[in-house]
Amino acid sequence: MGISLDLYDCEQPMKFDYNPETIEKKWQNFWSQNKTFKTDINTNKPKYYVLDMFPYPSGAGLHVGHPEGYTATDIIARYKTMKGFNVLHPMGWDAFGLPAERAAMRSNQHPATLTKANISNFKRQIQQLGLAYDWDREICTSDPEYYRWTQWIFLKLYEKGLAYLADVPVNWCPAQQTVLANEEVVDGKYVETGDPVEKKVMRQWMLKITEYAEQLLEGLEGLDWPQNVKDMQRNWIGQSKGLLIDFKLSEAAESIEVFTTRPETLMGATFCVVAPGHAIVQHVQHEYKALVDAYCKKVANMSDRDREMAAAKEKTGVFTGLFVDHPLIDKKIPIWVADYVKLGYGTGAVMAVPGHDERDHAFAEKFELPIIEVIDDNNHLIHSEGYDGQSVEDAKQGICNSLIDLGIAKETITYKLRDWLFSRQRYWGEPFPMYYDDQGQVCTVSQKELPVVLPTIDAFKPTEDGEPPLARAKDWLQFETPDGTMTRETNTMPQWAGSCWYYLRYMDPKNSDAPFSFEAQQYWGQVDLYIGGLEHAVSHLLYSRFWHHVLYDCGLVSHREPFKKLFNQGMILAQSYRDGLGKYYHESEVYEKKGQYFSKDGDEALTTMVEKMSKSKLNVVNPDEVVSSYGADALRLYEMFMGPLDMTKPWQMNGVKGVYHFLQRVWRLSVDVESNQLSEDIVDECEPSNEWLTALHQTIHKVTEDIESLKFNTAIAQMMSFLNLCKAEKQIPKAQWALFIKILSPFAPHISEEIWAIMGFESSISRAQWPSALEQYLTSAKVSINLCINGKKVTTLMVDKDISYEEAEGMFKTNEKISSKMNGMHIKKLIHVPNRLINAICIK
RNA sequence: GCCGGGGUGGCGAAACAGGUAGACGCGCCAGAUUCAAAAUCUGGUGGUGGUAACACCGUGUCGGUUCGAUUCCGACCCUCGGUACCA
Repeated sequence: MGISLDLYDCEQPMKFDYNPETIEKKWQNFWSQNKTFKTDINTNKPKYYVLDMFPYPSGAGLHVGHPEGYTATDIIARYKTMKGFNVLHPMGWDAFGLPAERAAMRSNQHPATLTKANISNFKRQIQQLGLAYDWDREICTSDPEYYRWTQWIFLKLYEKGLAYLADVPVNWCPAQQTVLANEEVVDGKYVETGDPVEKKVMRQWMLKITEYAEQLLEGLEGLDWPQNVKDMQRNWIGQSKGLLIDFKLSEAAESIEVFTTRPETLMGATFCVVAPGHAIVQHVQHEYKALVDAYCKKVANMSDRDREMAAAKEKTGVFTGLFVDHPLIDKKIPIWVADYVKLGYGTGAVMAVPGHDERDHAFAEKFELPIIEVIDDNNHLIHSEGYDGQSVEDAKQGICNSLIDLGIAKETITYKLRDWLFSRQRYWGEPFPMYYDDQGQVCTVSQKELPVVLPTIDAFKPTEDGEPPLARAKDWLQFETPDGTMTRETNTMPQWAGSCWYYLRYMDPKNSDAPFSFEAQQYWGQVDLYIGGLEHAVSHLLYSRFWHHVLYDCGLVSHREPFKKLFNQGMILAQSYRDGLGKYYHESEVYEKKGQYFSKDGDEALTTMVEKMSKSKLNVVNPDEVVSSYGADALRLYEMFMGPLDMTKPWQMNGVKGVYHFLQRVWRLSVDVESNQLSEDIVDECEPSNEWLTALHQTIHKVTEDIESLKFNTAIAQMMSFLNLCKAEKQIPKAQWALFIKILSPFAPHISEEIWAIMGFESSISRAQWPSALEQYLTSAKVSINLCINGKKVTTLMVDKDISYEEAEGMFKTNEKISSKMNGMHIKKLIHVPNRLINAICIK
């Protein structure tokens, strides 16, 4: 044994060469044993709260897209710590959700068991990336100690009248035996499985998010969020200001109320359209009744999506036989019922102005209804008796006023936003803290009795009579009180519930008296930086803002908005390979020949695409394989080096080599690979070249700036350039080299810790102070300027900074290269852009 | 359709406030080292022409503003993401 070991050593002369596997394990253990990243309230330091959108721990594990955002926040967390901030940087699990429940149904294991296994895999994968999380603050939404407070907040919502029961048509998926959210249904199918979805009226818990529409809209103003996300939320809330106008039925006392944003087009209204199901439909008589009823019935059976798709292609509708009187002129207007008008928006009725509304226009053309233009090209009214010639603005005012004076109209604001359907007929979610008495009246579980723990049941599927799975828990379902037999709510909350407030729990995760203490909340305040994917631009970010606003109104939090700055990381794409039949091949099943890819099994030519990573496309890149070949530091570095954080970028395994190489060279420059001691070239005393010192300080400066603006790719490029420059130095002063290792450390913490230790520093580099660049090296005395003739660069010159126009002119005229290009031309005009260029306009 | 990104070498990408492209990395080529290969190191590398100095062309397309445009303006094409009759 001894002999072979010696032999081994002989064959591996560089036995202390860069070895990420050993040093990364070493430092991960060190951090966890020393609780290096543990945070507590410390009023002596400014706080900084940097948050990742916590993951849903799926069975598939992490892919290479997850660490992108995690690395970015980690760099910020480590950087801010070194800058003297008290940093909160937590991680947890959004653990309730349908996939675990479906897996449970298939394998007949408890979802909690599966979730636990998934979490431990996720945690292992995340921990091997060396992220500076305070794991003592780890939370899990499916933990009763967590969802106890989710239930508690729900009770707050209920107390404030923001939660109510309603019979609403919902997306019922027979195959899954469950109700789906709108965002889960595409083309009448469940997005996850493709199972068909139909409409079914059910009793559901709803949250009155519409009551906060105005506030949620206003709150966006002051947020440092990407413009597009704000726009998307504004669109979703969909505020529109307009007029409600009564149109009286010609032959009955009733009237219909329509909503319009363009009252100035009133004279162009040639018909009205009501949504199927509108109350006025009851007044339809005689020969029209059967047709209208049949139409309404047909539409009611369609899913929202199908209905929209169909209506977008071709307008459908039927005449009701009813007429209304035009409110201002002597004219009868027919009422039609059509599915392009929706019951849930406005009043479910519109005055159709085919001259100025595309949808109305298409409808009018199809059914040969009159089309009147009432506004000309100059934005003045025509064909509008009494208002002809007025500007749109004036006419709008005038028409509004006269309708309001007549008492048949009022100004109003409507929202596209609808109340939030908040219950699911599923097992794996938070039980509602609600029950019903024997009269069917709703009762709340008292706060002391929380949590209502999810009961254990025999199968995770609905009961035979279509009740939610929780109805299977017979012993749990009912309980006796002096007032009689009580029956618990069997719906559970949607997955969004837990993620609505998790960022608050991180502030005080162990609190057993409250979701979080007021003090903790007051100290940590808003999330200073929140990084996650764009897919949550509306849903999660709007729902959690809503809850936060409510908590604010309850006096539980001191800021109205939870997330001060938001940043969306771009998606990471990967190359996929497909044959003529559309069958996908894994990278390991293909080979490359002259830039063309072929399948190994049949030598078939394959087409390649760069697309979203997905299991079905066999192009998912697992971070584990990257870590095992190149180490976590290289993975982190590559994730950040690929390109700008917010862009979608293709994954290229070869690219990892480049950053690995960089780390290796940093290592070899720092460490004597024979002895594992500090390299002999890193010395206490020496005089580095001025170029080197300048580059060092410029690097410190650039890296600092780039971290602040989340431009990690160029920060890394700068460090690489600096390293390239180090080759020219025979010796490097230790004190200065330490500065470089410090600025590298947020990006590549393991190697930096190891080199730091080898340099003889005793405490973790994460506790070191961030260096600042010396001003004297940031400004140089010489600059290079271009000399141009007629806008074309002729030569580049190094000159003193800030030379005068006269000096520049002289320099230009005496320059040999310039003279040789003049060919008898003379200078008409000379442009001198200080420190940039001198350009002469020359003519013959 | 609408809204928002994005089109720059063989590839991922740089370029401050308009200042005269392609930083950094991958790949490729050549050399060193090696019995050889891998690894490593050194140099080169936008295209076309030329031994070369050099010349011309080059940031999706067409046009405009400017001494000067990847950057500003207008029209269009392609691509990715979001969204969907919102009255």
